[in-house]
Amino acid sequence: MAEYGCARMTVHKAITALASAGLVTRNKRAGTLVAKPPVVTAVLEIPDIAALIAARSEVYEFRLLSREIRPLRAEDGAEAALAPHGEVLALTGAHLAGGEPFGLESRIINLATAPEARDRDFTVEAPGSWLLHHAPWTDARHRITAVAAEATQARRLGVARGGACLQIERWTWRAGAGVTFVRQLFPGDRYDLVAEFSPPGAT
Amino acid sequence: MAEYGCARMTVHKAITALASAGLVTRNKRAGTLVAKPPVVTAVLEIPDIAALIAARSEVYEFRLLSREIRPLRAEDGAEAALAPHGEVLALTGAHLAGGEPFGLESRIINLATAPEARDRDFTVEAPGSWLLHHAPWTDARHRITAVAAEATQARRLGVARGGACLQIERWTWRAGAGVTFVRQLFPGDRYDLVAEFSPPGAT
DNA sequence: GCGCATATAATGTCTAGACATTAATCGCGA
DNA sequence: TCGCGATTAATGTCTAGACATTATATGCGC
Repeated sequence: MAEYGCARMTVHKAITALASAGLVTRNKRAGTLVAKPPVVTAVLEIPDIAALIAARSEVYEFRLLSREIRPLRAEDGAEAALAPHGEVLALTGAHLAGGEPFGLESRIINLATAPEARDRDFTVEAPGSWLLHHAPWTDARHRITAVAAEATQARRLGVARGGACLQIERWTWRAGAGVTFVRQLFPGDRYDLVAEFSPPGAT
Repeated sequence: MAEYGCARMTVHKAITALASAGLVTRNKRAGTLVAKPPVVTAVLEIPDIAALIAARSEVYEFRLLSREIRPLRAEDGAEAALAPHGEVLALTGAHLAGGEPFGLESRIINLATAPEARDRDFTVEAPGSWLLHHAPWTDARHRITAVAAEATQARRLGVARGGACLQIERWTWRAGAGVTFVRQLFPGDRYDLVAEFSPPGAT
């Protein structure tokens, strides 16, 4: 306040912005210190696939490959983080751009959290878009890895078996209850993720 | 203010938080509206590789593969975003975890922005860690893709040729001037990125 | 009807003061 | 020296008012 001749509120807002960017850490009584390890963070935008393809001025299409209502199995592994038990809607489908395969997805929807999904027809509408508008989430976790396409996947995507694909796994929760788990697979040459980072105050 | 009986500043702060989370858009005169496409964003942490490996309680090691000072070539393509011209330090190296290859990196350091890098010995110290502490950046851009390992890369990483790898490209700038461009390659089964998202106010 | 100056309604930002919260520190007694 | 309560120094949050900024809306003259 003395150095810049401004009010405490103004200094507070500025420092709060620095803290939210991870540049400083604030501790009561101890004061505000420059953060030790400047962890590199970036804001990642995971786009809606339909919107992404529309932006490339190509025709988007979703094709449902399988649909099943079943209890959540313990051996579902990663999917089990969704809910301890209960019925789920398991879907697999393909995203097409201009008639060509663009990506595959395998999804589990928790029917306890999103019961309306049970009677929904996902043969042409992508479940991701529907969920986005009808079962909003409050928390999400993403895992991004590179995997080799398995035989079936490779055939459906029109790539060589073992071809490098970007795999995005996403778990979403609403108020602590699992909503959906999705595993998406994109051929490496057809999709990439871009993340930007600029600290606050940068113009 | 009328609805919650509080001051304008308080409402402003709350709405600012919503806006920064992308839930609403603010327009002067037009007012604040619920954001149309709830773009899925997540905060991605790009860890320091040495710290990441240390966290797995394995021994980290960096091995320099090549070092060259040369003018930035126009045909550098993606790298050219760094600076229009001028000398760069081009490095390639390998990250090892417990003696085993963990990842490869190919890096360009802009000597106009980070001149101290010229005389620095990177044979054992990873340039990424050094830059993090000596040439801080203010803006960064990341691109995440899945690629197939080329013959040389596959040999150095100890994976099959054509094996799926996660490729991270990062451009960093300080006050508009390019600092470094790095392309990192990790075998898909040895590395993944995790991104979390919780909107403000979630406890 | 069109173009332009003006009004207006929203956001953006700051001030000065008040009170709340919390964790480190100090001081005192055992 | 140890333990514990009181103090204090920092952050956290809110208020009520002021002025700045800017895109839209309005009204007027041609």
